[in-house]
Amino acid sequence: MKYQRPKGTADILPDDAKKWSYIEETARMLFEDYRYHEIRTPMFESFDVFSRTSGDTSDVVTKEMYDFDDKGGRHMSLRPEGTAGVVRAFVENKLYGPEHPRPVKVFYMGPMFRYERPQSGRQREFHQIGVEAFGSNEPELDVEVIAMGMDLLKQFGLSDMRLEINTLGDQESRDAYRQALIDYLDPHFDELSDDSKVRLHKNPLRVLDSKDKRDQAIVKDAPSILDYLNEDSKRHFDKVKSLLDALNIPYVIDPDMVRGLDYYNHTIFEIMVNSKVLGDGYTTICAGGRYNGLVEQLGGPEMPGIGFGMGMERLMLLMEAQNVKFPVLDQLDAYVVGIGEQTSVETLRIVQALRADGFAADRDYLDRKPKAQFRTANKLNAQYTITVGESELKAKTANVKRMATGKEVSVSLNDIILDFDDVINEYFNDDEEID
RNA sequence: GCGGUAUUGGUGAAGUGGUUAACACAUCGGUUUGUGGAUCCGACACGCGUGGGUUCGAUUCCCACAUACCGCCCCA
Repeated sequence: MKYQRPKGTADILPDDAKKWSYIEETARMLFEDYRYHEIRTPMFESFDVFSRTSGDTSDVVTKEMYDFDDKGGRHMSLRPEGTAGVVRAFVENKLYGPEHPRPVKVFYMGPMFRYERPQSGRQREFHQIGVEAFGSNEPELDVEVIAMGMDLLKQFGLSDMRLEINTLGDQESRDAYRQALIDYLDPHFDELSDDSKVRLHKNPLRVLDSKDKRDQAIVKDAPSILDYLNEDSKRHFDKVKSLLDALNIPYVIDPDMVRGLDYYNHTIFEIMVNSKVLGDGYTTICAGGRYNGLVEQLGGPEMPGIGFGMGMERLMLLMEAQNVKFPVLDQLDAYVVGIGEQTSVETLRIVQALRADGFAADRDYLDRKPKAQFRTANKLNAQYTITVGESELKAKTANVKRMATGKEVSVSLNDIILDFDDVINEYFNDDEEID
């Protein structure tokens, strides 16, 4: 094989692309209902946009960035996630200005890139659907975003979902907790896994997330972030919980939940789905949280924000695993069969007329025999065939046949071209509808 | 970045150190030549991921590389 797609990328072929479109359209409609509007930002940004926001010690920045120097010597990176670019655009285009009603609510969907080892549902080029809302620090907005994520997954027909939430508190709470955690973990330093030894000083919260069994045993008795929240942070989180209750959205509090990206604070959440396709048990399909301070970090005013991201590849896998039906519209109304070279012009005219009239129509382009053309019409599940041969051509007629019943009638070409709907109603009206 | 498994035609796959690489599906053609979904018949890998090596000879053995999948890391 001379050329193959780059490692960790995928060709989305027409059958799959239909499913992708369905997902994208469904998401668009739902987001518009929530009054979120689409924003499109570049697929690459200055490297700093991501490194500053995600955190210099995050794995994304240290080993997963698809970065390169362009011909002008600028250090660029393909976007590894959606939020940083959106925030950059928000600041650069001054969407924080008074003429934009707050909160400013946007959504995006598109490819993201991370240089890592591909696995099921994890590729180097992958796609995310995400939302961001700026300009309100009210817990009501947190809950709207969470509810919208749940709503979306429900629209996609997923079941067996679980919402997990946690809070990282504000800076003050987080700093206090960070110190408490270090104080707790330091005496156990030698017992920690090698990974966690490194984490401890770079980003101690990550130790909580360790999959290592020994680490987990130690972490089990570690102090909880929930005990280190200051008044504001606690009030915010309590409100989020009570609002979720009010909306009858069940949730689980996971005080060990952390984030791979450093910019989060206050509410963070993950929506998980129980499925084997992405590994055992519940795995995360949608994750997000609040990131007050991020706008400022990228040079904007003080402006709170919150959002989530959802992996489309994973979503597809889950939907397929749960046998979700994709409503795919792929009906061929009429297949025009031409018999003999002389008919080719007329059949082309007919398909064009049908298409102009809003029908999905096709014909043969391989100069094949009638039998083969009918076979094709049948395979494509054409509702009708319209056959034109030499004699029909002379008589200015065509044979219209309803494939499901086999009923065939001779109709004037003019009638077909002028109004095929009429022809169907006149000759096939009493037939049973078969779709 | 580390470890494991795999790689045969459009697809699913069988198979062997040495004449013609099973079988099935799909596709195309035919079954008296202007009509579908059935049956029957026929065609369909100048080649067994790529590049080296061992050998008289390799698709089959060895090495490297590529890609896929799984685990770790991390995450969507």
